[in-house]
Amino acid sequence: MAQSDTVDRILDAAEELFADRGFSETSLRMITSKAKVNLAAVNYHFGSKNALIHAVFARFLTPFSATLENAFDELEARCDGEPPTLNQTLWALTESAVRMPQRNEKGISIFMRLLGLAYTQSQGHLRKFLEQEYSQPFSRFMRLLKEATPQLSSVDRYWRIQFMLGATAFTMSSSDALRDILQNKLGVETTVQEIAARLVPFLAAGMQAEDAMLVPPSHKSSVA
Amino acid sequence: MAQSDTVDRILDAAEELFADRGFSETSLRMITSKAKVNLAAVNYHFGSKNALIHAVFARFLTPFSATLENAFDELEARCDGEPPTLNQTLWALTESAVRMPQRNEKGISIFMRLLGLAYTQSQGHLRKFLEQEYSQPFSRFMRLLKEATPQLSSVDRYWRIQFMLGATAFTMSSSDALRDILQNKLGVETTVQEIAARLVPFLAAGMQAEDAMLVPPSHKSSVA
DNA sequence: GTCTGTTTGAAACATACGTTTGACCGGCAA
DNA sequence: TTGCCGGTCAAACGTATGTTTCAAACAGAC
Repeated sequence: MAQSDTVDRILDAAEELFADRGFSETSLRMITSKAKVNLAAVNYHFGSKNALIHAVFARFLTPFSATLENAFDELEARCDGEPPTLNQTLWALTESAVRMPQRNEKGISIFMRLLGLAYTQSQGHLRKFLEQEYSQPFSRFMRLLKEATPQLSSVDRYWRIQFMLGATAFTMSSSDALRDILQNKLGVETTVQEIAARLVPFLAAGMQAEDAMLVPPSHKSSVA
Repeated sequence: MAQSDTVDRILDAAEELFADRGFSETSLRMITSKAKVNLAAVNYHFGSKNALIHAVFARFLTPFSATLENAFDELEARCDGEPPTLNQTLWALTESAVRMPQRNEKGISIFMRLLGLAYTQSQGHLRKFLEQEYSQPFSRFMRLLKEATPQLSSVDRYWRIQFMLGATAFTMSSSDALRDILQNKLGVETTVQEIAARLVPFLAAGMQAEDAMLVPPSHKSSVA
């Protein structure tokens, strides 16, 4: 199941519990009892609960950001000077995520949910930590998005990126539950890869939508 | 500023603090001291912290769902048998939200953030409460979406609705922070109405995107 | 084997939480 | 006045939290 090493057992338990219940709602005692280690081990090995949260993120995010940088390198090399298209950029990201070595079958969805929590559950220290540690691949992704959508104003692009992040984080964070519902209602099986394959066209279409109208349409109009 | 009635003062303070910090991170002592009422007043008037959370939602959601039902009635009457378009349906929703009478200038964004938190911060009791109390307008919205996108398969529509919910809940749940970032980086002021006006075309375009490709594009292809 | 630094263990610490209690106040009906 | 009753208040309750303590167990080097 897991390594018998205390540090990893704590990280495994914390990762799963945080994803299930959020950060504040998960106590160190839940974590240590699930990990079958002593309560004091968390503060001994990590220093504090906040530092444990950082470590949970770092364990996934550090190798992921390396993989992502490689994918971007390869993409830009293939494009040979031309800026990569929006589709190519989005696929580079999703493939990097999907192809990360998983600790277990829930690997991706757990981490997507954690990322979503990090964004919504506004833990100041976490936001600061992520910005400090992983600003480089994030900025690079932003630059690629900018070059792939030169027709958008900065403000439009900014908001549409937030919409993309939202759709992605939200969907992935609850993908287990959503897959179950679909299975029960329509009898359809779905993999994370298939969700991603449906998500990317949705995002690309949204990003490339006609100019946002800043006023609601008149009550009589009806755009197809 | 506010009514000097204890119940309303508690609701006002709780609403704002919940939106700023989340539910678990907001203590009754913070609420009562901000509201300048005695600590015991919350349990006296509402019974428990969870019941207070429900009351905060009910104060906004009950009139909103009435407004929304009216907007849907009016929309369907205008369409005279024809199913309303996707744009019309989405605008009926956002206009109902934007036009709700506001307690103060932060009214909408506070409540959008609360709705986002309700969805992401999976408090079991809250989910249950909202489903029990407000299932009718929700189901109606779903039916309108279905009739507005007959070209989609049930599975595609299901996932794309999740993507829309995600983009909306996520954006609105952090809209204050996002607005601040935009203000600092680009010096642009943004209202919730403007965010909604940018969000709706994004969602509509995503919903109406061409068929999802179920396989990533080959490494050489490059779709515009 | 003995020493040394690291890791675990059970217990306690101080603090914060949601909730409850019982005294107290003010208006109103009898 | 008297008695009541909805509301407020300070104080306490029991519990759970993150963190610290210090002794015991362990591992590796000499």
